[in-house]
Amino acid sequence: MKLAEAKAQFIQSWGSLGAQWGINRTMAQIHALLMIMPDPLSADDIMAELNISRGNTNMNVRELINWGLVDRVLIPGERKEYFSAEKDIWKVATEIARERKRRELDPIIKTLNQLQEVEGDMKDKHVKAFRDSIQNLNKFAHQSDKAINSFVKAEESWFYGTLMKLFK
Amino acid sequence: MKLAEAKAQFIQSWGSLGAQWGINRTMAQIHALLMIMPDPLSADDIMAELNISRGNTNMNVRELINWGLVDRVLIPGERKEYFSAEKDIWKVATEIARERKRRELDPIIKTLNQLQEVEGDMKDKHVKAFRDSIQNLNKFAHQSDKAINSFVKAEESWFYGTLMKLFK
DNA sequence: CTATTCTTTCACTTTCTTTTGAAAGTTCAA
DNA sequence: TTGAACTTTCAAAAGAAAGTGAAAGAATAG
Repeated sequence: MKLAEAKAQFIQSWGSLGAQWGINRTMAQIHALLMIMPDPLSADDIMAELNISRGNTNMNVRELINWGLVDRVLIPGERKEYFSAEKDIWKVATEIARERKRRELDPIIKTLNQLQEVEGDMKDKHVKAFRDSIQNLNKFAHQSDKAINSFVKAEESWFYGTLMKLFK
Repeated sequence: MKLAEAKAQFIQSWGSLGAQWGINRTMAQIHALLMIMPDPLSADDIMAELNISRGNTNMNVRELINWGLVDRVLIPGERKEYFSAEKDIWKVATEIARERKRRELDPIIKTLNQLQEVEGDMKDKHVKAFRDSIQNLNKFAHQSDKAINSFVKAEESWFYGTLMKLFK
């Protein structure tokens, strides 16, 4: 397989993977592109490679920066901004975990806590079923929270970081 | 908070959580509804509770059954089909993990394996960057695969199952 | 200061997903 | 075999999400 072909296939696969994860396709594609390029790219490079508009490029690059997956790079003597992606996939995974936890798990925990305060007689089986479900979910959510925190911290701390390297 | 209100809020939260996960909102809502109901519901019950059409109900219930998250329940002497959801959230989590692995991770591993065979001179930095990225991703994908398998198996095997209960 | 180069915004368009509901299909008791 | 009760399908409509590109906004070199 030729490089150009392989690149195209990788970008398209990564794109559809992103789509299944509620991440928009273009955003995932830009990320894929930046991951496999040895040097940073400008907005124009990205537009040209992926055949997308300037506005779209800008929006999605900005979003990737918010996620902490892409960095702005300034090349001395150049007016343009360039962009590069984190290439260590473990870092990518922890960034994503951190971000999704913040956006999804934290709010659901908040909601579940509120919902535990539902009024009603525990002898009513509807009330009982509801409370039981919420309580289980809440317990599970807290476990997940802990698990994700350990995973995210593993990268950051020297000790776990070193330990992790054994697995990579 | 009254039960009806709490129920409505839970269903709507679970629905938007699902949406962020690339699962369609109605499907997540039906799942939420069935989780908190003490007894199985019929298609008509679901339609009435969520204000959705018959077709929509049918499609999404079927999909939930495919995922293994909902079961058809036959009530003796009744013509209608009833539906109930798995209420043990750990089982739900492992079912989802299993299903997503099958749909997402397995194909990406297949693709990555193919892409490793890209031709080209390793002295070309584009080729080198590409191969390095793919190799890292592949390593990561295999690690994830193992991790998910252990998680999924934990529920199934008696030994891990018992161990897991300590955490619940 | 101002011309140039680059970035951001946003109203509009296009594309993709979901939902609807009527019609067709199935099942089964009588 | 009939018809009542229930389920499934599917084409069309509605709705949501993503993408475009021109115009406005910044930043900087000269």
